Amino acid sequence: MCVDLDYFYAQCEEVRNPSIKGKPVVVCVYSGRTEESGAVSTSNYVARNLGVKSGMPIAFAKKALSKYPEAVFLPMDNEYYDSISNQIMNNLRSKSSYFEQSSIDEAYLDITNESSGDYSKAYNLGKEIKAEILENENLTCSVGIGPNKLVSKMAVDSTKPDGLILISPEEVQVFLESFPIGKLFGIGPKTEEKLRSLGIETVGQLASFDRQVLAHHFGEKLGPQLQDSARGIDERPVREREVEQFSRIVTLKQNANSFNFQDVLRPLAKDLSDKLLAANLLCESIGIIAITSQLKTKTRVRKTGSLTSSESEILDVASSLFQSFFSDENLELGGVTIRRVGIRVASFVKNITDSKETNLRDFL
DNA sequence: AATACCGGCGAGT
DNA sequence: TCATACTCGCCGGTATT
Repeated sequence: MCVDLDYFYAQCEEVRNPSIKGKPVVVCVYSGRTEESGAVSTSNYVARNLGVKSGMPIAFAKKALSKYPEAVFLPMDNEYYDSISNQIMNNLRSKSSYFEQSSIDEAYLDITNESSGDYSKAYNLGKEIKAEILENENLTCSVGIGPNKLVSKMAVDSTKPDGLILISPEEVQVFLESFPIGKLFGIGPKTEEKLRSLGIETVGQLASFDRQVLAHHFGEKLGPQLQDSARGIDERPVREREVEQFSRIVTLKQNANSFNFQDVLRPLAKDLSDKLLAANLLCESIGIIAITSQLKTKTRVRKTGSLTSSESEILDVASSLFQSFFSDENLELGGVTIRRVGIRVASFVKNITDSKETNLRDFL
């Protein structure tokens, strides 16, 4: 079962302030560059039907809604969305023995045991979950049920918003085959173009295409995996996975070919350090992210050799990486202008140094 | 020749 | 012109063993 909270951030805002229901609601990430610069995070269906889509520049959304003075533009309130998400996810987690939260507003439940493999029982459980989320949080969601994650995800996407749909194993082929190729989960604009150039336009055509040719064009892993998806085959287990990395990134006030490392990077390093401490983790890999004025992403990483969660160490490594990044880029003729910069930490190890290991040390 | 690491890219919310 | 902030996964190249 895939549970997907409908137009999540915008719906949270409707719950907080019901008077905006029925108006176009646009939740924005303001970059701080100018008054209005930034991107649309999400919007409610009223706004979507007027052409406002996730990822579009805020200025475009304003233009699209210029005839609707009642339109509401709101900044993201992550803490608020997190708290609602956590409430719901903790409840969902208790519903099945195997649970996986795949994003702030989406989760998979392997309810094979709970339903004894009976799809009609699964369907009823879906109904209950929808009713419960509505009751507890006053939020609508959509539920897709199928034999695996891929099918449940395709199912839920097809029924949004406020939907409930069941695709039984016998129905999978017919359900999937007529989708245009770009609608298959995992196929974005680039892959869609490549597939179309091979004459593949529907999921059904991908399902019966020459597997070797796909492997040749997309790689030995990705090619077969794309075809498996098209065939409704997906063996990925429903399991909560450990977070493997996290990052913080900001937009610079203006594009530049350098910036003040201390001022810009320290808050990022602090956030990452706080998060590592809160999760009781140490990282042994620190990296930087630079997004150029042409919106190309460039990265550098350093395996530090030591385990750390310290703000100053993260800051030092990141600064040093940016230093060499800019000198690298200068060698390659002219250098680059940078729009956004960030820091990433990865390669985590659980920190046993403070609580448990004190005992161990005492013991030794 | 296998494995590790790096940087880029693609996809998703 | 207008273009956020994340996370995860794969690919291909190069370095290491």
